[in-house]
Amino acid sequence: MTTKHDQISDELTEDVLQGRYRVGERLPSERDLAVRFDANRGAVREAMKRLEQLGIVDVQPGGARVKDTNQASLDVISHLLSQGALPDRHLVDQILVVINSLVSIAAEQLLKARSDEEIEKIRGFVRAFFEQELGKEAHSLARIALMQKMLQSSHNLPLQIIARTLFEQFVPSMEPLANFAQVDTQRFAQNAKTLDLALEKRDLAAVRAAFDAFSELNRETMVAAFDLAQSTPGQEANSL
Amino acid sequence: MTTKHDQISDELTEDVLQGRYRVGERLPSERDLAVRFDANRGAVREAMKRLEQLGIVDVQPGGARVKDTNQASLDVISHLLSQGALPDRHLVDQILVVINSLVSIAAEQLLKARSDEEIEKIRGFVRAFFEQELGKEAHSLARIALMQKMLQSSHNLPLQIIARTLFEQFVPSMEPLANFAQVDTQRFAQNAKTLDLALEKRDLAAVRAAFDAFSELNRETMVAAFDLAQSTPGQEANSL
DNA sequence: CGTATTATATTGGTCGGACCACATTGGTCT
DNA sequence: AGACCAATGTGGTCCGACCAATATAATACG
Repeated sequence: MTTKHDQISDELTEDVLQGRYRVGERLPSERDLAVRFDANRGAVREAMKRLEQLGIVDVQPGGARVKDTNQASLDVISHLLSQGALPDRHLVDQILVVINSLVSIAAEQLLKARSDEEIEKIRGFVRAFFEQELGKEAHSLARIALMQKMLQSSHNLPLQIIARTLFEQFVPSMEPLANFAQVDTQRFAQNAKTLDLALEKRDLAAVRAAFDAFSELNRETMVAAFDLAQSTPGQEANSL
Repeated sequence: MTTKHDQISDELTEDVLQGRYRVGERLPSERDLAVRFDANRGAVREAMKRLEQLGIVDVQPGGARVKDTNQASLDVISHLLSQGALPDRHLVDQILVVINSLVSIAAEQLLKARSDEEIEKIRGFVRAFFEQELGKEAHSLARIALMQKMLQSSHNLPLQIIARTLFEQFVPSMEPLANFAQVDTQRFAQNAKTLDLALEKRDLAAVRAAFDAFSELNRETMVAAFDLAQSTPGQEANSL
């Protein structure tokens, strides 16, 4: 069972993110919230701590006030994604853009580090896309694995943290779309070959271009799955 | 005055980040910590909530255990930066790489959106670097302003959040270095011209290249200032 | 002797009530 | 109407207590 203050913070977070309080407006007092949630004030207090660290409220003596969404912490993403039956399409697209770019940066750092060993390791993951016939599920896992290994190899802590944070929030929200994904393994294989070659030559620009193409294909795939899911009668809107 | 649980969480955060507890090791119990900090358990509890959301400990019935740093939240950066007299050089460099890349992504998004109005707005900030003679301080502000406007224009929420989060943690840590910065306004002006031209032509590749050059110069400047500060006898090591 | 299996102590999660300092609010006085 | 001030509300902190889950020590078993 989830803890009580987690339930409270989740509910309050949704209230705020849904815009049920205007920006700058005061939330009910901790005592009132305690009554509403049938909880002790301490529990409410811990829940508020979470909202505060999510960057969506500012709590001070005198009251807790709602902040603007673009002042929030990265962790709000998951909450923004889980609003409604399906995640917001624009947000999904924006996240994909960012993730792809981050991995691209990682690739760049990888090349600049000039570690033959690690480059070869990455190439191993790239080759998986054209050396073997991958099933739908395996293909999906391979894509994620490549990204993660790439990020690891960047040896850039902030980059890793950002990417992991985005990933952890994004992947679960995409699971309901898994059934709708139609991966063009041929094109992926093609792109992978180009990428592999670029890696072999240590050609930064080529790697960048190849990886961008690879990422773009990945993004297209997900967006297509998303659109398909959206136009398909509900059957399984929520995933709980 | 800062609140008590903030003091506690700061101190505990430093303990953990400094590696005074091994990964997986249990922290002292909340009751013990309450004694150590001469505080009530509730206050300690709120402090622990912070550590938990920083992603550096995992608290469960039975005890709170230290997690690995690369599982942390983006917000640890500021704590990592404030360790020691001067921030870690590698970390600073990594952050600069990421920030520059993020702004570059923003620029890309800006061009793809094809909003003449906003592109012109950005060009205004770019032109500031070669249309006027900027003092040291004004130049610094102009650089920051350009980045922020660029990010705004991307209309990408996750991107904005990430960049702002990094910025807010990074900028304060760099203030002690302000005196050591030596900006080559000439080269900045040169790069700005190139960038402005690329923006005018809506040439994505050119914008990317120009902006990367601009960013690289920016990064060099800061790293140089950093190295200079490090080799200079202390005078003002800490900034409190 | 080493390994399951209990019992016990410890730990976090929650509760209720209480006090303080500060912010807000509303009323009073000018 | 504006400045001032008291009453009220709010978050920050404290105390002591209970429960359920976990960890640890003691025990029984093979």
